[in-house]
Amino acid sequence: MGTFPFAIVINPPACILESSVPSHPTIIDVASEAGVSKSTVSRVLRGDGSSVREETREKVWAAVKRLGYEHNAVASSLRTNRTYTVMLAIPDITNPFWPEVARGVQDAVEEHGYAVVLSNSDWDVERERRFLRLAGRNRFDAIAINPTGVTSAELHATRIPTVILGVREDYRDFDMVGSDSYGGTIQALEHLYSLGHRRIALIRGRHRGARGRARLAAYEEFLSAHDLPQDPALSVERPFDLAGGAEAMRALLALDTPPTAVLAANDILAIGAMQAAHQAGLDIPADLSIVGMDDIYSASTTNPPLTTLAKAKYEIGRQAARFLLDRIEGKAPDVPRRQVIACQLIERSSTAPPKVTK
Amino acid sequence: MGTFPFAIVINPPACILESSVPSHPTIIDVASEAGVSKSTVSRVLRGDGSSVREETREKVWAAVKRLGYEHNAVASSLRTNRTYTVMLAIPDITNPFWPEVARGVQDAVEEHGYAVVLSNSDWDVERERRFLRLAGRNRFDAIAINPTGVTSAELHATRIPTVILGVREDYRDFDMVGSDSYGGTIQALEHLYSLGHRRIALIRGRHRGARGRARLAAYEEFLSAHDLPQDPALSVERPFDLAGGAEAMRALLALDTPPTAVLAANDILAIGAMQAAHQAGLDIPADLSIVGMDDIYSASTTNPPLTTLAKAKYEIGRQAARFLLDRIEGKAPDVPRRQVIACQLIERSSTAPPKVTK
DNA sequence: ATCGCAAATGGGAACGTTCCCATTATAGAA
DNA sequence: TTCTATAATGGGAACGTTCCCATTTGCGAT
Repeated sequence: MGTFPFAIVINPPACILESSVPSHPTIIDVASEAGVSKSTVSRVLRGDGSSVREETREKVWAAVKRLGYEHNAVASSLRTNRTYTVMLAIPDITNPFWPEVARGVQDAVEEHGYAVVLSNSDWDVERERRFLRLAGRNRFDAIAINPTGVTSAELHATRIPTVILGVREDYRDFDMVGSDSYGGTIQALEHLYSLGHRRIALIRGRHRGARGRARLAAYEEFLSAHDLPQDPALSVERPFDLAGGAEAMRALLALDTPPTAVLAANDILAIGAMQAAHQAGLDIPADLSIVGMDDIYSASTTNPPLTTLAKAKYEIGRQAARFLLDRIEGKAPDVPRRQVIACQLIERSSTAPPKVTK
Repeated sequence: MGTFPFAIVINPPACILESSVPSHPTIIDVASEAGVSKSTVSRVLRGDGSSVREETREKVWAAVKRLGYEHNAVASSLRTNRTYTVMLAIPDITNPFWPEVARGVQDAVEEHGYAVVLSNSDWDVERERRFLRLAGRNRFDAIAINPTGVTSAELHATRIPTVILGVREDYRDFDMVGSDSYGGTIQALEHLYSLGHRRIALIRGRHRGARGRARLAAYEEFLSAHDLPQDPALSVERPFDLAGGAEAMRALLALDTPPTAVLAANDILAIGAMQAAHQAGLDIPADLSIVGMDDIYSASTTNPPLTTLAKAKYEIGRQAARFLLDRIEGKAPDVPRRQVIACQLIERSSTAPPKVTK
């Protein structure tokens, strides 16, 4: 991104940026202003149920207003050991999947007065580790993470309540919330089957982790449930990007009898596949049906719009936050919880019955 | 998003989540472990240039390792009045424009040991105000914001160094970094002109702020520079979403002499317009050229891929962070700075010479 | 040996809260 | 009126650093 020319324009308006300042008044200033003790001010400010006369309460608030007092969360944290801050660590903020999750986390957590620190590792494990250390140093109250390299042990070592985003067998003793890739895959395949497709390909993304495996398992399960032949050529694996999807599609089209429908492990692959199919002169969905997964924004803007398996991204974020919050408050059971959220098939226009060419 | 059915699966693995804990050792524990004073430990830990014997230094580090000491940033902040935290406040994290900016901010800021707190207001002013208060309470060191409703005065009131994301005349006494919408618009229009288009429409997004205005101004400037007629029907304004773009397009196509080319104020509008044009049976780019703005991910996945005016999103984030960092360190001039980054035209396949129908 | 000076280290106060416990005001019962 | 129980308030310690200043140590010059 360094290719952009810069144009610097310094404009000199007649104004000064910083006025010299009476720095933050403290609770003690408020106390003497209101003619009470700092303890009382603290009580009023925290607004806990402790008894303080209505009259005093008003005096304190008046003093707060008059002085423009602003609570110091740092000092408070030092004493209480609570920062009301949650770390959200994800591998790639640029992937449209995550911002939606982030929004869910933030919305939920905010209702309880927490803030979210966003950490984007860009798939760099070392960076992910740094984030963990950051969370420790800053005494964050909780961590929500989609781990890319950091181990279960490292997460434990932070001693911070943690929830895993995504269903991952290798982090089994943490709370976990993800979507039901297995069930979703079956659902998508059944959709294609019910349209009449019998020769259905699977394009998987290349990555470790259970996700791809869940899909493959579901695929095989589906085939055998319907007494369909297990043709290994119909299951291809490529890197998780547009080019990977396109390449996979070309490989499938080169087959003696190409599939009439394709399920891709995510929308990016699906869109790549669609592009390749178009280039090969195919009409979608007449000649070929394509189903994606995730329902990222782009899925609705392709031509034709992509039929896809939507994941409850926002809901995943919210639920993860809920898990964290009650762990923080000690309201969680001692045993890890796991929530698997069902996917939802969004039928758009990239699927149709196969052409009867016989 | 509440429409998803839930499937709760509690799995009870034989393991305990929390072990009862020797809570965090402090600098004092380290001191006595190493047989030195806490002052010395602090000196070593901070690693400033102050003189401490190499041997002592090693003793301290050894003790740190042995005890598993972890620096307490909260206590440190209380004393130093620095939190090494920056707030990034944006209106809509779901808009693919912002994550890229966020990545830029984070990358730059992280190099200096800062963390970023992400605040997504969802266009809610009240929420935006809450974020400002949060920044104050938590003594964040800086704020990067694309303001949606919060006034310049309110920003000043935080007393926190602030940079405005985007070029906005109504916040002139802050540092500011954005892209050159005016120049970019001209650039895009010239592109269409040079292809041979003479009847070019502008689809603007409905929103206050200078952005739309810069584009309109550029549009009018362009028309008069080329002695093209100012046809008010060719400049339409709609909400900033797919539907808005589609509606705008339909309005344009309903004209007696529709435009041969369209420039949309952002990619979302452009894609909406493209969908409407397709529905009307037009072939893009043969019958109609379309140019978008921003270069969001979807722009590359449409069919045909969208020609668009790329903004240096990542670079905007980085530069904003740089502005902030040197304000924090007091290295910035007393006068607000402003950086306007040029746009770059990405020619894909949604533009072509107009059909010669005469 | 002694002195002087810089380098190395130590001790305490401060940052602004919250928490605990002690003290004082208030009101109801005797 | 006195006593008692409770409500309301106050005072100090603690949280874990950093910063300032004082003290000690080391070492070369005398």
